[in-house]
Amino acid sequence: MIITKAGRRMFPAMRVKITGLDPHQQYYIAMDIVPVDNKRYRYVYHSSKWMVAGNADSPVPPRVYIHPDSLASGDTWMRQVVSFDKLKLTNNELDDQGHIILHSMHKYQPRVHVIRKDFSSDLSPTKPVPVGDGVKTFNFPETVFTTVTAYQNQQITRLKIDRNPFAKGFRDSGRNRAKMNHSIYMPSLSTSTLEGWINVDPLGAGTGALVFSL
Amino acid sequence: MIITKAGRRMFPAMRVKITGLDPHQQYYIAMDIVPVDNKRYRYVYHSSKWMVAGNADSPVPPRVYIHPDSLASGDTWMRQVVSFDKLKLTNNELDDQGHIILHSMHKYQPRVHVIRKDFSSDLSPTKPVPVGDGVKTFNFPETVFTTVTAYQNQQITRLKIDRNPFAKGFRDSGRNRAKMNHSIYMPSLSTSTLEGWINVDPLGAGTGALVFSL
DNA sequence: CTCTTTGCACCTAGGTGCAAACAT
DNA sequence: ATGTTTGCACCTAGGTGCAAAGAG
Repeated sequence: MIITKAGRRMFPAMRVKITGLDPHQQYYIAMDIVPVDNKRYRYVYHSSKWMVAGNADSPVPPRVYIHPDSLASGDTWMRQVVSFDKLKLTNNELDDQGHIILHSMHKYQPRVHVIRKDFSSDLSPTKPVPVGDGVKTFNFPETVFTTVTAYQNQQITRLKIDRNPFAKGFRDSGRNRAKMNHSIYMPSLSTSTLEGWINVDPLGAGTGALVFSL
Repeated sequence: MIITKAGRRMFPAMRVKITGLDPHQQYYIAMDIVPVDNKRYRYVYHSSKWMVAGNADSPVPPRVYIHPDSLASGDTWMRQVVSFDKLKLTNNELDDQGHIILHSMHKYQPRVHVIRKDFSSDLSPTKPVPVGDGVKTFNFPETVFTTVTAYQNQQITRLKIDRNPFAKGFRDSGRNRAKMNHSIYMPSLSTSTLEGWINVDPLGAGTGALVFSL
């Protein structure tokens, strides 16, 4: 995933469907992103693989993205697909925009938290999510990704350009029709992408589901 | 103020500064728009005046714009200028976008409501704002305006084009430099504008203030 | 050398008044 | 004759990857 100083969105965005909530209870939904391991990576082009390249950089201030629809009732959350498309990633450790701070060239796991209102006294964008009875945390291992400041392989670039509406100008039908003669389109590209991730629902064909009860 | 079927913003937007709240109490801030009288108007061009042209059209479904920052603490509300720039007006009585429904060629008064959370059980975008101890309502008579589907005089058009960033394309330095030779700029235009209104703060020079305690 | 930053062309998304067409 | 709707050129605002420059 691209990270910049100013902050860059994730693409595709994490989207979840939630069931099992108490319709009349109030909840926060939040997301944070934790390191997968204690390593730093580099991309080896000739083998098309991410290789360990030393230990992780020193930890960065923890940040939590509180979904902008918070606070809302279980009923409200369950009626919609909850999308985290406005969340932004930055590599600026001094960020004051409330973005999630990550190191480049590291592996990360996004997490979704469902937080019952009466347990949320400590909830803050700049503090770790509290743990306890009123908080449920969900990992989707298929959403692990590697951070970069520039794409390391053409398959990922291809995927982003083909799927992200904001990158339409780079599609083959666009301005680069002639210049793009060296890149090969790989329609079957799936979860085995070298750079990391596939979202819960990259193609809109289905969504991850959180099923639980508090 | 222009109203359309799809919904059109007010410009300038209503902006208020609020003081006197309990910092730790939770409040909704809301806006609605009520008829000034029971009349329908027409604009008489040769006398540059709005004239009564019969009785008002039959009432429309009441709508309330709940400020998107709701629910928030008194502390949060008092730290910012509360802007209603995302509110939209429509003349579509069957509107399902949650916009405020008004009749064209009528006079209206915007109202701002401060609603204590523990009194807000009945608060809804499609129901009248409740009245009682936990609700304070404020009128700014200088914000009365007349609704139209097309501007009736050039002074108002001028004001909108000069002040609204989205209308920059119609400014004299824009494409109409040559065509605009018949319109005269009136810099001293103020609350006596023929079409209605001047906002609390059309020029950014100061803001209306709500001072009270609940 | 590897990685990051910067300015930018190219998009999406949506807020303007205008002029012509439409409705009554 | 009067008021409304529609399509549109022209904006604001901001999300893309790219290529060149910068940093170590």
